[in-house]
Amino acid sequence: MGTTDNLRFHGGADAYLAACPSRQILDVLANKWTMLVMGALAGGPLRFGELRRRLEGITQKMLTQTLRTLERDGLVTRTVYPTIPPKVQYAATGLGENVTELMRAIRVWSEENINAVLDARDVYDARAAEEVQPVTA
Amino acid sequence: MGTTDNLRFHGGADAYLAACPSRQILDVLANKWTMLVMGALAGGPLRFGELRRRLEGITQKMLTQTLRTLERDGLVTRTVYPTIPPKVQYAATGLGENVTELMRAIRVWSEENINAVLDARDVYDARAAEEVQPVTA
DNA sequence: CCGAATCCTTCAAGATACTG
DNA sequence: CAGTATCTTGAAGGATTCGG
Repeated sequence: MGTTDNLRFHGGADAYLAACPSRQILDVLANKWTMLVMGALAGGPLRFGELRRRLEGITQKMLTQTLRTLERDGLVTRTVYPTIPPKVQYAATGLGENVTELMRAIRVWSEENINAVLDARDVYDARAAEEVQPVTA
Repeated sequence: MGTTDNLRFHGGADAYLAACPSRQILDVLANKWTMLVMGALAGGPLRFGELRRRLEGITQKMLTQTLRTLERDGLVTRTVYPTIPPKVQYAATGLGENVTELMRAIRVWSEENINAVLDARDVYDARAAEEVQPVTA
């Protein structure tokens, strides 16, 4: 501690500061695909193809890119079995499991409150349409 | 209930399905600026300029766009005081306050675990540099 | 002056095809 | 099966201009 190694924050990280590294991981975590990938891995290790099938709509490119980022940041491990055909397994690390729980809460909230959100949109859109052609004003 | 109004899910929402509307809000919530905006509003209503100063690095355009989306989805209210100069206040709704707590947990995790993530990156990057020019292999 | 709309540039997401 | 490469599209970011 107190050495001159890389920029590290010891208790003073603040994601509201643009230069604080914590904003970088926040940007990694606050991402649709990250949330879904980590949520899928919460049930245990999965192969690339299994992940791709579970995350409906994701492309190979985005899945590869997301997994690489998560691996680099220490949230996921990547294990290659040099068989033919190749088998690559992804698993959450201890660090990853912690934050996965927090992300699961947001996903569940989305699923439980989607109707309230859709209702709010209807109200907003109806109000916006009104303003274009006022009924009485 | 049980009517033929718009597509609504009654207990069966699943963000892993591309067509499920819950993925749409997940995409709104799983966003760096959304997390920071909602977190800032957790302390009470704020004006546009106050938000802009707190969220270091955000542009007026992105802040406006983020706030519009959150307003439309019922997470934030927008109140205009037609004074000169204009005063526009934003506040979290009840719906928004619920999910703000969940997002705060992720922001705090980012701030508390940033060093572990930075360390993981160093290891990953060093390993990647090795593979380009193997020392012994 | 504050909030927002309108360009324009840059970069990442998405889609497709190909390789080990 | 897992991953890379290429191309197209769209959103993020930045600067400027507009309106109350």
